Amino acid sequence: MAPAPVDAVFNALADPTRRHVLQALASRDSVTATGLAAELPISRQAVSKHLAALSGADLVSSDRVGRETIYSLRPEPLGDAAKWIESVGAEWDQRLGKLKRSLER
Amino acid sequence: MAPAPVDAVFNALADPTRRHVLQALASRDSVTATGLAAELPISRQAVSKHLAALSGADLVSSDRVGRETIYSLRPEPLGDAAKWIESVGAEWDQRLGKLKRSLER
DNA sequence: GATAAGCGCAACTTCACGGTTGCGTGTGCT
DNA sequence: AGCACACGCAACCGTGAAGTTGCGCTTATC
Repeated sequence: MAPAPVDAVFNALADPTRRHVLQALASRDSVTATGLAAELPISRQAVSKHLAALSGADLVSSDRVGRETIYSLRPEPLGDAAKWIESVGAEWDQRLGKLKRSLER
Repeated sequence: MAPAPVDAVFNALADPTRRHVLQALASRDSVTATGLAAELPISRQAVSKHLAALSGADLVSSDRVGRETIYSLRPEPLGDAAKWIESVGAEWDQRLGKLKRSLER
């Protein structure tokens, strides 16, 4: 499997429903499409698509058990996204530091 | 101005071009629409729209100086996004810890 | 074996988004 | 005054994403 490009991760995080799914998954450790659809205002198919998107970003792993498919969280790619954000902030802070130092002189 | 809902931030981060703009901005401290358009394969108007989106997420601040508009980075909302990500990871780790402890017993 | 649950696939609709083009306006330079 | 630059606004287009519905398959339950 491709190493979950940061692009797919941010794309997955862009959708409110998908974020909701991730939060649910963080506190529930496993979930099914129909289970989620029950607590969401959308159809099972829609949920399924979202789960597919999350799976594409490697944020979720699917496991078929009998007639149901169990999804569970896979938090590692979140680290990549966080790292990207941090890198932008870090570079900015560094530049800020330089400016400050030059002003103090 | 509304306190930059996390939704707008993630939405802004979802676009590769917008991420590029943010990175450029992190290392350059100010930029104009036409300036950016020169180094991107898209028109000035497109860049302008992206900057508007970033501005809507409170990720950049615009300042009109003479006949040009200067945009600069505003990293604070990035913190909110990072915090969201971290919260999901944290809850997950906590649950993992519980599971581990119960297994050790 | 029949029925129901849970899922995947595919077609279709809708709509927001990224992009372009054209035009008008303010600002600066000569 | 005249020209060129940088911008904003608005209209328009094409595509992809989110959602629905319908159908068929497998897996359980009775």
